[in-house]
Amino acid sequence: MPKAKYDGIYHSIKKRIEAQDYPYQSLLPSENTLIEEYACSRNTVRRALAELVADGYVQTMQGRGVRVIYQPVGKTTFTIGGIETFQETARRNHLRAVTKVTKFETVIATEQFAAESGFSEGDELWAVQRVRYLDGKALILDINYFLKEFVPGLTPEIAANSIYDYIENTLGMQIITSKRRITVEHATARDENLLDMGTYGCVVVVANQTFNAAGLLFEYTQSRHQPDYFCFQDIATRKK
Amino acid sequence: MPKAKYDGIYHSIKKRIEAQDYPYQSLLPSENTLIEEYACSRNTVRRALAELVADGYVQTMQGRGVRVIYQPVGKTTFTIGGIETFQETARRNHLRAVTKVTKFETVIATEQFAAESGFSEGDELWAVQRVRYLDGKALILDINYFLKEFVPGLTPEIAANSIYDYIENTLGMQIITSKRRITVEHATARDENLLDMGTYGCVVVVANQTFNAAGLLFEYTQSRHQPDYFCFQDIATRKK
DNA sequence: GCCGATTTGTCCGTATGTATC
DNA sequence: CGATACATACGGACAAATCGG
Repeated sequence: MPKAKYDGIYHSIKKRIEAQDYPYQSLLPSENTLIEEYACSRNTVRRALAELVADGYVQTMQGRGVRVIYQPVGKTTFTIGGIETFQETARRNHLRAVTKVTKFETVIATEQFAAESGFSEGDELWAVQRVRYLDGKALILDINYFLKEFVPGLTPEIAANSIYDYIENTLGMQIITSKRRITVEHATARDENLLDMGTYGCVVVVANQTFNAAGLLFEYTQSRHQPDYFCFQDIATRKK
Repeated sequence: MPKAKYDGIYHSIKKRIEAQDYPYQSLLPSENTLIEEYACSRNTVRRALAELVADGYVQTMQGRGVRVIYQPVGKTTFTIGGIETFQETARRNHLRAVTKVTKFETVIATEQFAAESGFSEGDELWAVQRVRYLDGKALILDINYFLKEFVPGLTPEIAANSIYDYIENTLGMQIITSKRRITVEHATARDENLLDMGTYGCVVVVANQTFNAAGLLFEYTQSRHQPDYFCFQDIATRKK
């Protein structure tokens, strides 16, 4: 993994913020100080700082400095969302993750589905349906559609592990951008059948379009979440 | 409004993408071409492109070019919960927006509330409860807490219009960063009383911490949405 | 209120590396 | 292999905001 200089600086500062070495509400050392500390140019420091701003870790103030606005998250916080894979989420929360493949077939995109998903009519797709278990509870129903042309050789066995692992490591394709839409729907009979619905009659639906490194749409996914364990976090920064 | 050069270039390219002058899946002119076109330096073009990447409009590919991945949204799309304010959403969808203030008081942050909201124990806060109506339906229950010290002179009358208008235009305070968390909860008796709950027994809760230009937390808000009209959109880009 | 020092914001030019075709 | 295109990094210049004296 070749690491860019700015990326190292970014991670270094990030760590120090998380360790509360630079505590909440304090000011970071000035850019000039950081330049000396990391022996680099101003642009390089500024690039690292820009990433921290995007992460919601700090906020820059012209003429004043850079303020830390990161607060450590409570340990009860459970995040599903981000481009994180299901596996990564499970590991981070120290939970046992199991995936069961409940459907695996090939379909052709209809006009209607093309409009919903962003694929073109007639595209050949893998349709994979999987149930995700965390600590024995069926919490997420994933319905993935992959462009067959881009994901050759997919099997139910691969789907039972990590499709993303296969795509990134075996096929060597890189995932770059992902557009998401979050809504709430009534639970369908299928949801009730496959998920441990608990006391809710609805599911949180995260619809996802994924683009590969060539900028081509190759995946459309609906993740239907049991509401109890759904939490999505986000940072918004205002543009001037 | 003083406009930076990169910002002008950003908007110019964005417009051309939205007009499908640069259509979906096409490549933008190369950086060198854009440098000539806009008579600027490489850094300036790249800064504009970086913003378009962050917006999910384009995706850069080393050695190949910059691909447009923006697709025009269907006009049926209805978003509450994005960056837009309630008023803006209403206007865009040609709906009548009404706000009713149901509570307006001063409270002191308890230890427990401080932990939840990020304020400090003992902080003096305005507590404002408002119901948002769209086309006559009560869809959102907003519960705002403002640091009194930072938002002096707040009145129920101002709350009935736009508090943000007051903060930004009258007080001249700028809002910079906002941290959001989206979860789903069972509807409480209060929700049932104040909102037109429709067929759902739950609400989508958007919890929000807002920081001003000095990097200080001055607002904590819970927006409780009736699920029918809730939609949240988002772009995620993966880091290398 | 002014001035100077400090700090971040914008912009430029250049050089080199790396991926694609 | 060379040409093209984006990625990283450096150094310098000036603008704009803030703060203290």
